[in-house]
Amino acid sequence: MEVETLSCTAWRFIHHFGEMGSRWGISRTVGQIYALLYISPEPLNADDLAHLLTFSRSNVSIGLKELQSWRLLRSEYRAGDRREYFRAPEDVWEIFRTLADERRRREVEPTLTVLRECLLESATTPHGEHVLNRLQAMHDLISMSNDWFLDIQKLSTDDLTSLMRLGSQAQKLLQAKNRLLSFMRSEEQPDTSSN
Amino acid sequence: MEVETLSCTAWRFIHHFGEMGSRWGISRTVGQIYALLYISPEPLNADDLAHLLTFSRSNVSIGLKELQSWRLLRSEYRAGDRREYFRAPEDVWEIFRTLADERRRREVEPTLTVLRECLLESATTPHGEHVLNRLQAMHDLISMSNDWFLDIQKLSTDDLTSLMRLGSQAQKLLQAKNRLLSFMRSEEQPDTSSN
DNA sequence: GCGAACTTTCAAGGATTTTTGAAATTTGTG
DNA sequence: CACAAATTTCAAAAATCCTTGAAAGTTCGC
Repeated sequence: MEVETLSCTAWRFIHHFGEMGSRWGISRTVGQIYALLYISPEPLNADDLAHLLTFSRSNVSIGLKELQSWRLLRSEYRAGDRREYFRAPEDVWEIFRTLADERRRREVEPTLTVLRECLLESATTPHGEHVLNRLQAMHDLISMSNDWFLDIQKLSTDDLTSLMRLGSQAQKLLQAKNRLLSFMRSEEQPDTSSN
Repeated sequence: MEVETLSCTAWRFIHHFGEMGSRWGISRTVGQIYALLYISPEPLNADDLAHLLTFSRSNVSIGLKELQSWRLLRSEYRAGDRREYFRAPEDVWEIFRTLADERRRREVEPTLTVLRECLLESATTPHGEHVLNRLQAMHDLISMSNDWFLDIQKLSTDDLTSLMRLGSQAQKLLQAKNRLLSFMRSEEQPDTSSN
């Protein structure tokens, strides 16, 4: 049997994620539905969601459809029950990875396309040339971040967390590697550089 | 003398960023104002913006106020002209860093606060315990990302780009470092490990 | 301190987005 | 195939967010 009401803590969390969702291009309803699915110990059907969150059935249906388009739901059926039961993936990292990748596909890729198309134009005035330089700079930043994300996304959760824990220390490691390489090169060819 | 109209390319870019802004919790107007300031070779005043984008003067005023609250504008005055002229910072990376940091302060920090307050409650049921476990997992992810960002943010643009170019390769570098360290330890104390 | 040049505020109107109940559609079962 | 159970669609109502002109507020030079 399902729980009939939400605990105070659960409600606080759900409410906050509804608000956050609305600042991130996801409607309040969708944010709340996902927050509830995220904390629920067992999968819920659309009626459960409508009842617990006091939304209309159709609103829940629209919200679930949207969440599915973000690939954020798992669903299953139960014996002797024709209703579909939904849940969020167990692993929070997986959820965030999916979310980030979907935003990348929906927003970053189209933005890169627009920038690239704009950059095909050639400048006829100094003013126009400045505009193209600015677009190029933005293109380079977004393109690089996009590539970086695609690369990073391949890592397992464990590798990703160890890399994040390293943080800016990685920079020092990189410098150390470069020093080591140039040292090894100078050992091989002691006369190449007069430094 | 100011340019009277926007080129086709400029308009395309501005329009696209207005749309993107509206998907990211920034209104269309604010997105367009910032896009125009970003590509403009010279600073613009509020009247220029209202005229070029065909917004009302008051709408521009509200938009500029919002952009200032995001710390995204530089402003200056000209001799013999009492109007304030605005521009975006030259460096795109600086712009994105500021944007990310402001979102972190406005959205991530409050979310961590809510999660921490929820986690102070103690579970009285198995159901409640599951909820707390889920909140803890989300807290840990967000907290770690937040720390990572604060750490990364200190890097110069050059260091940051070289780190991004390294991407997931950094992971291999990290593993190499660990192997090197454990090798050096085993050299010091050959009998500690039987491996 | 006055007036002109700018800027901001505000309440009203407009536009867009959300939410809903009712109707239509789909799906599984006998 | 016909039904009942569940889901989705849709047009309208509700809520929210944007935009504006007019009025109030600031700031500067005289």
